[in-house]
Amino acid sequence: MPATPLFRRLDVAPAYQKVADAIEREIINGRIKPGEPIGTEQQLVEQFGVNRSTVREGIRVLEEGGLIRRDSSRRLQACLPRYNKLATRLSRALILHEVTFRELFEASMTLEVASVEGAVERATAENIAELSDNLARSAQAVGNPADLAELDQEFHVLMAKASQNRVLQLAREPAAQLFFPTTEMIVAGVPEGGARLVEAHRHLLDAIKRRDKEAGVAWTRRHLQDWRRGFEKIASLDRSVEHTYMEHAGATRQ
Amino acid sequence: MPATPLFRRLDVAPAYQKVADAIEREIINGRIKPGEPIGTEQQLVEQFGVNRSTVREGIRVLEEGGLIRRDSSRRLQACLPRYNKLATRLSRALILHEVTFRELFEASMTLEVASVEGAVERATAENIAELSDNLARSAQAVGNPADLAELDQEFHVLMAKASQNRVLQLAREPAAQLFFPTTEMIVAGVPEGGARLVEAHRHLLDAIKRRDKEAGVAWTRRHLQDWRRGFEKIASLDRSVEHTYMEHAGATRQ
DNA sequence: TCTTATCGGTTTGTCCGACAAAGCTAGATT
DNA sequence: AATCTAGCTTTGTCGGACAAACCGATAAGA
Repeated sequence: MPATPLFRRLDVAPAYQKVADAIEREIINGRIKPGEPIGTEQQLVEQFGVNRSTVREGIRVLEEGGLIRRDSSRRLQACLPRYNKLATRLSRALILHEVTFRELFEASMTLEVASVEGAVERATAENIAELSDNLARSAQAVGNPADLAELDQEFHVLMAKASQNRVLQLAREPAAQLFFPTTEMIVAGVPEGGARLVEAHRHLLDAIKRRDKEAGVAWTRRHLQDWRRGFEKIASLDRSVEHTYMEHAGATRQ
Repeated sequence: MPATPLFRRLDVAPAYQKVADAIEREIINGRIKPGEPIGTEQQLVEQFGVNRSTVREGIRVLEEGGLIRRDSSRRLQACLPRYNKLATRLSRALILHEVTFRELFEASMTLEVASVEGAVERATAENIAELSDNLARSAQAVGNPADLAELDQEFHVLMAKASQNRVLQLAREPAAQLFFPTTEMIVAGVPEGGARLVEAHRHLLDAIKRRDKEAGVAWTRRHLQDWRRGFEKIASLDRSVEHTYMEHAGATRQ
């Protein structure tokens, strides 16, 4: 082999991938801003000089990656990847990797505590208003496990948002999505479960309002321990998420 | 509106999406296991009764989602989504959302501390061997910022792996990927930076070996604070990751 | 005048057929 | 038996085609 190679590596990616990469590059480095149109398929065909089928395959890749979407009239435009769309993929990956609820619980304990700490420090009046609104609706829904589970999910999303830390928001989302269906099972199966949940949220919101970090952390811990106790009444922490959901069918809507 | 609607919602997803959904369903619920072949495009054409172009668009969606891949001979097979492929997408999303290094730092502090706690509790002999190996190589690379940054990244991945918590492993990855390029900048710019980094890793590994959680947590904090001090010498914590990388070009290889 | 209906022109989603390149298979050759 | 070769398969790409949905603007009606 010569010291200085005569040739550089050839770039031999399939054309559809190059199309996707080219568009991605423009979005990532900001030359195309979120919301701006990408152009029609025909225009892309002309610009890249490839067939429309090829362009379309490239578009599918970007669309799935969340970098572009089609607006109401199906025209292509750049967009900010939505956290919970990406998180859905991750949640799926976690299921396929057969993670256990114990892993989920441990990680969530860390993430939710961090989230509440941030919220206590930095929640805005608007954040607090959103949380209050959620709490009011939750109080109404105590008797309805499905609704309450959804409101619980929303409460924790709002708390992460109140932390003003988007990295944290994103990091907690996959685990939270896997938690969600179990909350319904637990609230439905454990008497007083709903009331305890709302009670915990009330104290959490209160701690955020009073900027009382210690109380916030304590109630988060209690809230999650509650979940854990409830969960252990109906399933094992050490079984995989996948198997548990399989057995409690019907919890897998989308 | 009648009490019981006469008609059910129409299912009006495009065909390529239905193809992707159908295959995804089979993989998620385990009827197709990771590694198993999906079949050729022609077979899918026959099974779904749609055109090959349509099948191919569906395949692109799944491929980008990490649920299927093409093996050495380009045949389709189901696969376990790789964490760091998914994390790459999340990192990209974080960049587009213009997160700041402050957010990154705060979230990483939480995640790395949790990771080391898990490692102290549950690291296996093999985990420790991997970490030792990494440490030895790092000691060799003290003078080489690029290599050392890569080894640092690997060290933290190995520590997360040693925590035996896959949810945590996945949750920390996106933030870690954004950290990585800065480590090189810091080690290159701060004298003694490399030595301090290796020193911190040595103490971390030691704490894991001795199952000394307190020391592990303390050294993780110190390690990250070191990063932060180094970082603040060359850039501002409150600027977005995107802008910082733009200015320090060349750190964006892939 | 304001609303509604209509009618081309675009654009997307899908289909058909085709072909070169690369991989695989199995029979032919040494 | 190991190797080579020719044929078959599969993927990546291309060109063209068409129905349905959508857009914009104009014409008709209240």
